[in-house]
This record gives sequence, C-alpha cells and structure tokens, in this order.
Amino acid sequence: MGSLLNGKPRRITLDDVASRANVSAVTASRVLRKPEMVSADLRIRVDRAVRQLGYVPNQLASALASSRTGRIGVIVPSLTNGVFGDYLRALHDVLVPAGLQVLVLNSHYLPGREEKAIITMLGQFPEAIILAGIGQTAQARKSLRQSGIPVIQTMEMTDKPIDINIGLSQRDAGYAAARHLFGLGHRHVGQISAPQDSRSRKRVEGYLQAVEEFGAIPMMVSAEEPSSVPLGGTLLAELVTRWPEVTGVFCGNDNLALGALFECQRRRINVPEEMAIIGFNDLEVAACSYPSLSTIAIPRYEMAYCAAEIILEIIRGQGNRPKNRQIDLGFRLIARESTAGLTESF
Amino acid sequence: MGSLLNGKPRRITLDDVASRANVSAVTASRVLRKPEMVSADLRIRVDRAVRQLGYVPNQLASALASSRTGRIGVIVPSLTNGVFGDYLRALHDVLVPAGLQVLVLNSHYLPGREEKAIITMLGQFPEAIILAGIGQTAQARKSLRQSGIPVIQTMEMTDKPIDINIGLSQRDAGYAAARHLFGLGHRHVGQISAPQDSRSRKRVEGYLQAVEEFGAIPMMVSAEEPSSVPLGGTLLAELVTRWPEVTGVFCGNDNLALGALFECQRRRINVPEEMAIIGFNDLEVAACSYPSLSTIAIPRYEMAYCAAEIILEIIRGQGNRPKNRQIDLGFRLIARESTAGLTESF
DNA sequence: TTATACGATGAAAGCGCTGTCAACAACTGT
DNA sequence: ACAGTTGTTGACAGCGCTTTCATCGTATAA
Repeated sequence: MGSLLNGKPRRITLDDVASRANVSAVTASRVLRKPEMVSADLRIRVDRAVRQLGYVPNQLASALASSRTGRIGVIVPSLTNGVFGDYLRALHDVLVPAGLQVLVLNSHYLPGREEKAIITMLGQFPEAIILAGIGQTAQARKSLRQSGIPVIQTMEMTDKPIDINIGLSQRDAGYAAARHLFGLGHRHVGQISAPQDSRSRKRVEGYLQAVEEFGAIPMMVSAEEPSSVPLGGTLLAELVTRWPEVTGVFCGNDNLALGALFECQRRRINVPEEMAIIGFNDLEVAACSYPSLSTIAIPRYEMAYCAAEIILEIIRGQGNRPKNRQIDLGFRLIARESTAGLTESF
Repeated sequence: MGSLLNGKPRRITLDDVASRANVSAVTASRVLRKPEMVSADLRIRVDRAVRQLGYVPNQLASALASSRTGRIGVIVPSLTNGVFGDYLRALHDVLVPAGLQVLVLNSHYLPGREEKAIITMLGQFPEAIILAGIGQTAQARKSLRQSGIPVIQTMEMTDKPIDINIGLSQRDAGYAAARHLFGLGHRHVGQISAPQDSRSRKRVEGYLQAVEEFGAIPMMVSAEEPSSVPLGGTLLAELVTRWPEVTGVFCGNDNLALGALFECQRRRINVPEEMAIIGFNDLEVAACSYPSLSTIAIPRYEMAYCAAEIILEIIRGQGNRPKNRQIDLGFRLIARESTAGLTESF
C-alpha cells in the first residue's frame, strides 16, 4: 500500500477510475458531475473505484474542457482587518455550498496592486469578480468590462458602477458619527484617520459636513501609513497636542479608536468624561473593550452575502443582471460607553 | 461556442497570435516561454501580434499541457488572526517575486475542513503545499504523500513530519510563559484557552509542566468556541470566580489576553498589581495596549519565509529535499507592563 | 567539395476532462 | 404488435497549450 518507492507515480485519472469500474470515462465523469443522470448501480461502482484509487479530479482539465472554472474572484484591501473576515465568511457561506471556489487576492489598499490583482485574477478565468470599493484604476475597469463577467463593487456606493454595486454611503455614515458627538454637546470634535482608501476619505467628508453644520472648526490628524491600533495612539496624541480643547474624537475605524482609547488611558484622560470616542465598523473588540466603544456598524456580512447571491443568480440563470444594479444596505450607529454621559440633544 | 460565459466574443488564442505573425503556434509559444530559442526576427513579429491582439495566455491550458502550474498551496486555520497576516506576507515576499502564485485556503481550525481544503488544493496541482500545524487527518496525510509534492508543516514541531517541518516547540513556549509568572513570585497562576488546535493544547501542557515544577495547583478554564477578545473576558471572569486567589494568568493567545485585560479593568482589578497577564503570539496590539501585554513572540514571519525558500530550492533544483527536515526556529518571551512589578527571581 | 554538426522551425501527439450526439434498452399507449 | 417516448450509456471531438521529434537550412570541419 502507498509505496513511495517507485520512481514516477503516475497520477490517477478519470480513465483509471472508469476502467476499474468497467464503465466509460464519460459515465465516470457524470457520476461526479451529474450523479442523477446515472443509474444507481453504476454510480456505486464508480464511487467505489474513486475511493479505492484515491482519485482526485484534475480541475485544470475540467475547467479547460467545460470553460467553467467554478471560481469566484475576490479582491480585498486587507486580510487581517476584521471587517474582511466577516465579509469573506459571508462569501464562503453562500458560494462554497453552491460548489464554487473562492479565490482571494489582497490589494493592500493600493490601487496599483489592485489593478495587478485584477489582471492576475482574470488570467484565472473566474466566473465573477467581487471588489471592495469603487476606486479601481481606469485600466482595471477596462479589463473588467472586457472580460464580460459579472463584477460587483462593494462597501460603498457609486453612480457609475462597473456592473453591480452593493454598499452604503460612507459619507453619510461619517456624518452620522460626527453628528453623534456634536449632538452630545461636544463643540470641539476632532477626527483621526489613515485615509488609504476612498471610503476613509468619504467618512472624513461626512465629518466635515457635520463640522460645518454645527459651526465648529475642523480638527483633523491623519497619517499615510496603514491603519493600526498603535497608529490610533499616535494620532490621538498629535490631536490633543495640537488642539487641547478637543473633547470628542471620531476615529476612522475601530482599530484607530482602540489605539486612541489606550492612549487616553496612558495619559490619564478619562473616557468618556474628558474625551468621547467613536470608531467605525463595529469590530468585535469594540463591544468588549473598557470602556466599550461607540461605533458605526456597517453591513459587511450582508453586503458580501448579497453579492454572492446575486452572482449565484446570474451564473445559474442565463447571465441576466438583476434589474437593480445599485443596492444601498445602510448602516447603524451603535452608542456605547465611550460616548456615554450626556443625553443626545435630538 | 466554448467561450467563457454567455457566448461573448471568442477569446484570443495562441493560434490567433501565430497566424497573425505568420508563424506556427509552437513558435509563438516559445516566444513567450523561451524567447532565447527563437530568432530575433520572429520574436519581434510574435511580440507585436501579441500586443495588437491583446493576447492573454490561458493558464489553464498551459498548466494542463506542461503539468507545471506555478502555484503554491497554503492552508491556514484563520485569515483574520493577525498571526497569519504576517505569515502570508512572508510567503508572498518570497514566492511572488519568484514568479509563483500563492493559493490560500482556510481550514477554520477544523481538521475536517483542513482535509477538504487539502483535497481541493491538490486538485489545483500546486507544486508544493504549506500547512499550519501538524494535526492533519490520516486521509489528508495519505493524499499529501501520494501527491509526491513537497509538503511543509509549520508552526509547531513533530517527530514524524509528512515531509518537512519548520516550527517551534509550543510546549516549551507555553512552559516559558507560565514559568515567567511563577518566576515573578506568583503562586496561583491560572490559564485560559480556546483549544481549537493542537498548538493551543501544547501550550497548556507547558503550563501544566510549570505548575508541577513549582508545586502549584492547575487552574484552567477553557471554551470550545473560537478564540476572540470577548471570550477572553468571559474566561477570565470564570477563572476569578472559581479561584479568587489567582494573581497571574497565562492566556492562550493575545486576543484572549486583551479580553482578560478589559475584564480586569471592568472589575477594577489592577493589572499587573493584582493580576499579572501574559498572552501569546505578540500581536501588534500587545505592545500598545494599556497596560502593554507581556507575551511570547513566535517567529511566524521567519517560519513562512524559511518554508518558502526551501520550496523554491526544491522546485528550482532537482526536487531534492534539504538534508535537515526538521527546523526549530524558537520563540522569545517579551515582558511588558502586564507582568511588571516584581523582579523575576531567576 | 563532402560530411557533420548545429540552431531554428513546424507537425503531430497528447495533457485530462466534458459537451454533443448517436445508439440502445426499457418502457408507454393504442 | 407497433410506433413513440423516456432514460442510460458510450464514441468522438475538442478545450488551448506544450512537448516531443522530425525537418530544413546553414555554418563548420575535413
């Protein structure tokens, strides 16, 4: 059994299975792809042969012959960000049971790398592509269009989707976060961010809108480096140094917010009494930190779920796109301890 | 009508390029794969045809014909865990510049899903496979052996590697963490964990060894659910309820440690004065929390880097495995504020 | 000059699988 | 009993590319 000795272990092919089961290769193939088309008797024989031989289908050959790769391409800007954990989970939840494979590539928040990732991905012949954000390069958009496959842009809304767009208004969400702080009575509300992507910038726009609406002065600090917990601390330090009067801060995301919280603790600034903090995304940690973090919950699982279902529908059906190509899934403000104290005045 | 997806324009193939350049398909292929074998004249003609037609090679067909896919399979138990972020980065850093593709699958810490992932992966014909951990199912091990490709198990050591093993002794590392607490003078050292994988269990073994060595009583709380920050809080609460005398806790990983820290803050238990906390992995957040978290740093980047280089060597060379198939990269104890105070007594 | 080596090129043969369609058996209703 | 139907199965022809291996012209040695 399993002799590792002989020099060239030829791979088990469908033909091997077929001859072992005394059927034709086509039938063996059908047992694997469309079992309902084969009689029970043969099905059992083939299944047994597959098991005995340890046959593993060659997906390359299968894809080449059928021009269906069963692959869905996904490009996200980060794998470690908790947001994309839930996002990818939703994709798997829908796509894997449907017999599709999810291919993930990481763009590292860089449009250039996203473009490369898209090209690479297209070379794999995915049957659809799901992207995070709407900021693809012109070249990338062109390649995507040319490919003819369904393309879903997620996480934010756009008026000119490449194909289909599922998201939320990041600007409105940013506005809601800032307005929450102003509504609590804060007059000096700061903003810290690591605006690597257009979504982050949209949130800042929302903040600025609120600032203007409440007749306040914008107080913003940002960094070009990737967002991280420690960066939140650094940025908060810079913020309170430049504007000591700040009593509330809207952080571009929950990691920054957590870092800001730690920095406040380190500096003996009480949260929320002396500094109210609101984050963005509603990562798991936001609910259990001390004090717990107020934040904006975005429907990341739902967006991905919805995207996956639409893809399924297009692939199963005749490739017809849904009537509605722009879907806004909204967001929710979650008020927790880090902005508690005063009652919101409206 | 073999076009991909709803009968759009036919894809440009190598034959199209060849006839446009007035050469044979073989020559066109060579221009792309082994340009030095083709005369300058033809090379230029083919290159021009490629550009004019916007030809993109079909990797499926190429791989099928040459039985070289240029793919390296990687299976990790989690994508969101920060540990695997660095791990995957190292893999990309080495493999992508070498012209290889990195295919990642997620096993969700379940041996059954890992087995499925391995089968799926093998169906893609990777030229090598990198695994996290050593706990593969018997079936998975068999398939891997049968495939004949290099297999590298990482993250922990084993006496019986499937092929090659790069890691560290999780048991020793767990022992070091627990011993650190005992060494600081703590007599009642607890342990919390979410032992989804064998690595986590090995760390607990190390803890138990230290407990015995210091003549202490084991005080352990664990949960079967996936590890998370909030779970750390829950487990710490359970720990101090069952053993109020506990003054130090070794957390199975940094997320649990962070949750434990928050729970201590919530309960007004001072860290480290009343409760020393040590985590595991040295995630980014451990260094910047307040108080900062002591932890065990594991060479996750190095392990992956090393694995990638070995693979490169095997693939480039004649498939010869390195002489040393078991590589222990060690670990480091990082003492920070969460275990500060007393001076370690040895 | 003739024999010989060599580099450049193309024809043919698959890689392992699936789509198509024809062949055939086992039914149905009249 | 017959044609008509339904359901199974297999032969064949590729999918787009690469890998032989044979061919050809030219440069080198004798």
